[in-house]
Amino acid sequence: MKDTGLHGVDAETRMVFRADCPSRPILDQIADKWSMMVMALLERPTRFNELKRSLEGITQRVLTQTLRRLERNGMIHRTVLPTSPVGVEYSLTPLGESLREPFGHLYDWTVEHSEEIQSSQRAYDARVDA
Amino acid sequence: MKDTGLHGVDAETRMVFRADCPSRPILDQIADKWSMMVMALLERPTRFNELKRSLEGITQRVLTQTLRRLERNGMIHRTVLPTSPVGVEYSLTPLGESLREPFGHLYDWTVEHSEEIQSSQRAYDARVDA
DNA sequence: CGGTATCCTGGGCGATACTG
DNA sequence: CAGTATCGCCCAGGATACCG
Repeated sequence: MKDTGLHGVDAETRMVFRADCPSRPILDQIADKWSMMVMALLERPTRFNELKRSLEGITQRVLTQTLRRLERNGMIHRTVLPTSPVGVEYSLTPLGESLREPFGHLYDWTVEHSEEIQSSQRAYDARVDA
Repeated sequence: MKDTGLHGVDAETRMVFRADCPSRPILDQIADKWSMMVMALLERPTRFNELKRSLEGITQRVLTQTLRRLERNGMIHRTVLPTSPVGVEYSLTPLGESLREPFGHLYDWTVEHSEEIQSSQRAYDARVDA
């Protein structure tokens, strides 16, 4: 079923991203930048406000939503610390840990190719503006 | 700078996703489900309407936007075929080709773990509804 | 065939205030 | 500290029509 590492193509019919493809709903849930960044930061257990400080530009509301979704999908675990005032610590589950590898490859790719992409954007914009 | 395959953490200060982190704008551009699916389908050069048929649920408008963005970022190339009526073929650039590998790992991961995720969702929902 | 152009609506998100 | 609650805006995206 794999051939080049992506979805397969069988002999006659192309494998397509039909509504019932199992990857569809999952990509819906995890393929967004904040989720990826949160997962990246959770190398170690981390408190809510530390995450917020690390994710410049995110609002409390969106961070909460992102964390809840990741928790629902089994990627992270939420631990309430018996401190006063209450503290909450987020950590990766084994499932979430296993996702860090593919995410890591993608992150590394973005860093490696950021110059090339920016230069492509400039070239495209120059073409369009003209 | 790499340690576990994601962004590094140095001795004292945590590396964070500040606004000037080069990965931020790139994740904004490519970390969305339609972009990932289009890249997956472009194993071979493909016509606009064939892409549209393969991406059940996408609208023409959104597919066009997705393709333009990928083109601007240097991932795909747009070729107008000298046919009548006009045909347009989309194909991967070398840069886009290089992105298929990390995307492929992620796609494979979603397929491998779809059951586990769904079961986690059910457990979470049961917990919340109660 | 492969797109624009235009209109319109829902809900995603920011801002703010409040709480255990 | 780590959230919920509420309001209001804006614009991403659907629907439809038209075009080279």
